[in-house]
Amino acid sequence: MVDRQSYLCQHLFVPYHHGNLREALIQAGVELAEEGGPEAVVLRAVARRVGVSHNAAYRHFADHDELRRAVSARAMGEFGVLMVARIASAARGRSKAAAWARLNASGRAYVEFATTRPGLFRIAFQYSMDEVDVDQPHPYGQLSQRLDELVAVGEVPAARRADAEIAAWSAVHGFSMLVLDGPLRAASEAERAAGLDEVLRVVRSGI
Amino acid sequence: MVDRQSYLCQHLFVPYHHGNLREALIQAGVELAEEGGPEAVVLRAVARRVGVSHNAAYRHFADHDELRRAVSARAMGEFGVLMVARIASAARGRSKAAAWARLNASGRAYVEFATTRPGLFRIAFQYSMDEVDVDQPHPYGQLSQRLDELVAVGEVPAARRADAEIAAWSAVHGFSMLVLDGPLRAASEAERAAGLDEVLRVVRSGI
DNA sequence: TGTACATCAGTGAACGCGCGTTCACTGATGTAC
DNA sequence: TGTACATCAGTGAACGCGCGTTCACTGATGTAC
Repeated sequence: MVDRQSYLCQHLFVPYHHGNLREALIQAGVELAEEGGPEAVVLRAVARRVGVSHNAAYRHFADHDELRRAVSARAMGEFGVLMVARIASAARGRSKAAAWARLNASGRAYVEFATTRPGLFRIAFQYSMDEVDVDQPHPYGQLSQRLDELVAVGEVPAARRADAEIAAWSAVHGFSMLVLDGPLRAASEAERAAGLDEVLRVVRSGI
Repeated sequence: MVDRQSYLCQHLFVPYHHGNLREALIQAGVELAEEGGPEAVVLRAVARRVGVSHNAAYRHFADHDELRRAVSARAMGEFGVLMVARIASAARGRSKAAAWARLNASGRAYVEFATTRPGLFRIAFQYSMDEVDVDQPHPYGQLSQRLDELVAVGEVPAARRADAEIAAWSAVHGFSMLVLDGPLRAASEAERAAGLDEVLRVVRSGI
């Protein structure tokens, strides 16, 4: 269940009083962020989309900023959900190969989320990690677990773990940004794929 | 010479007619971006800072967007200038060690610019690479030349050059973003330095 | 089960703000004679 | 060298806009009796 009776439940009229307006507003904010980036998450626009007067939002959020933070947290949550799904379907088991496959999958999922849902990716990072959806997997946590596995399996020296995490993350985050805003924006799908392969190869050989 | 007689040349009154207002506006835009990020580069605020009526800007820029693009190009130019300076003072000569030292220096300069002048870093990337200050060194170009050197010196296989460039850039760009917006925001100077060392080490060993 | 009432989620009008942009203007500059 | 004038860089007032926020309100909900 997502909203004010599923946010006018795709045109079912719900006249009054909490079909869970808070959820509906967050969901609408997520959609606006996807369509127009973080700046599009405007209090009045969010209320408009749900079909509610803009003051209604003040029953559920102290102000505009609180609403944006809630949307940011939700975006981070969806990011985490995608990563978990991709990792789960990549490999099972405790073999070295499986651990590497899962690290690779998490890197690819990272780039996938950034490039297919750039508005959410941006707003998720706008409030850094301040706001987090409790009980939802966090992308950072997922990456961190992959490195724990690699240490457990003897593929990464424990002493190097912390820095390896930073290096791995830098690489996939940077690659994502280069595709979104940088010189890879104009690159073909094939070029991007090759670039990502190389980035992952460098990370693997380096850590 | 930077502006409308050096933008009211630090309080010297220049009453009328071009002390190079265009330059003054760009310079003021750069300062605003440094202080408040890309969103702070507001047409009226820029004119206000120069001490000129806001309509005056329309003599030099078609609209707000053109002004912002000019500021973005200037920011990219200053980014390039810093990189050139750091590379030049890192190492000379055609040895393998010197080529690596220059690549390292360009990576460090990249992170230095991003973290010490985040507002400029952000606005530079906001307009991607569309706008470029002609005759000013471009950060991408600098990195590219470092890889050319490494190929020339036999340290990087020519076939791997293009992808190596992407990997190197992803790493330093991502690390910068992690420091600005990510989990390294709260890290100490020492932790950041260690992280950057590791990132550069991974890049070097990977390419 | 039926009524009285407190609660509180939503409404609609209004506010003040800063923005980008347009308009008719003014007056300094620099050229032609 | 001195004057007449076209140019055009800058002014100041005004516009319409969407924004965040506040206000007094309304009316559905759910509880107490």
